[in-house]
Amino acid sequence: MSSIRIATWNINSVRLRIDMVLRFLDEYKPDALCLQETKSPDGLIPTAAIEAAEYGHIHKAGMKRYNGVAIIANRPLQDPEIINHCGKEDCRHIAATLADGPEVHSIYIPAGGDEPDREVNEKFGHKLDFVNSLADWFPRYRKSSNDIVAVGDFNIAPLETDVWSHKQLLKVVSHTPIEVEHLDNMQAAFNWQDAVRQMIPPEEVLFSWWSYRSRDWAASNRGRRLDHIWVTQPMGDKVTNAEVLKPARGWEPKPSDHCPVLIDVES
DNA sequence: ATGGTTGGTTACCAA
Repeated sequence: MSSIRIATWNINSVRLRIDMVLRFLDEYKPDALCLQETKSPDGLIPTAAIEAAEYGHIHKAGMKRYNGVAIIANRPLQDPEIINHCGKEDCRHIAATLADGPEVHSIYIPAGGDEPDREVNEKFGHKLDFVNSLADWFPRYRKSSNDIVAVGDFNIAPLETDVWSHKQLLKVVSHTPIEVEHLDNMQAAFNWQDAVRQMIPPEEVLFSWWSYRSRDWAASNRGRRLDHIWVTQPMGDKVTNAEVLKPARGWEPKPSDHCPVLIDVES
């Protein structure tokens, strides 16, 4: 039985952390790695090093300073697309089909600023609108009976066990009821299965991100699960493994504040 | 209540 491995990682600058990308590819050998926050114009992404690591197939949408998504694969990526939402070309959503495999989407949902009120914080409104746009996009342009994987930094931790304190984060952007409601609606609109929570029970506390703003991220352990892997239903039953690679949060010399998340799927 | 750190870029903005 052969298997496909798909990973996602908010890398927080692909140029600064290209060595960590190569380390991840070497140690975990995903068939496709989806990156977010590459923070690099397309021409400046160090593709030569990635290609030398035998990941010769790269689809990317990058811009100066902000955002940026990529898909790195060890086999051809067919029908590459860049998808825009909310009338912006801000490099948050790309897709391509892995040869003899599923269609893969790398998504970076806006963080949403500090104030969870769209009347006073337009970034929060943009976040909610972006999730709504994704909820509309998939049923409009795709069939949920096809093999499709949507991964990325969704910037929302939906479950009580996805945050270090449900009570203390109810009014903190990423875990407010309105955001969770929007994400739940997007999930239901295409019958997405949360592949990670399917393998790691919802009762279990699980984080994929720890802020830089703490003296000792591991000791304080105030994390959130912001990074997700969703699959369509025919695929859901074939997921055999899901992992959040917490050790990468401590990778020297300068870790990303997110760790990689991966799944294995029978193919 | 507040401040804490990081990356890209180069005066702060976004996270």
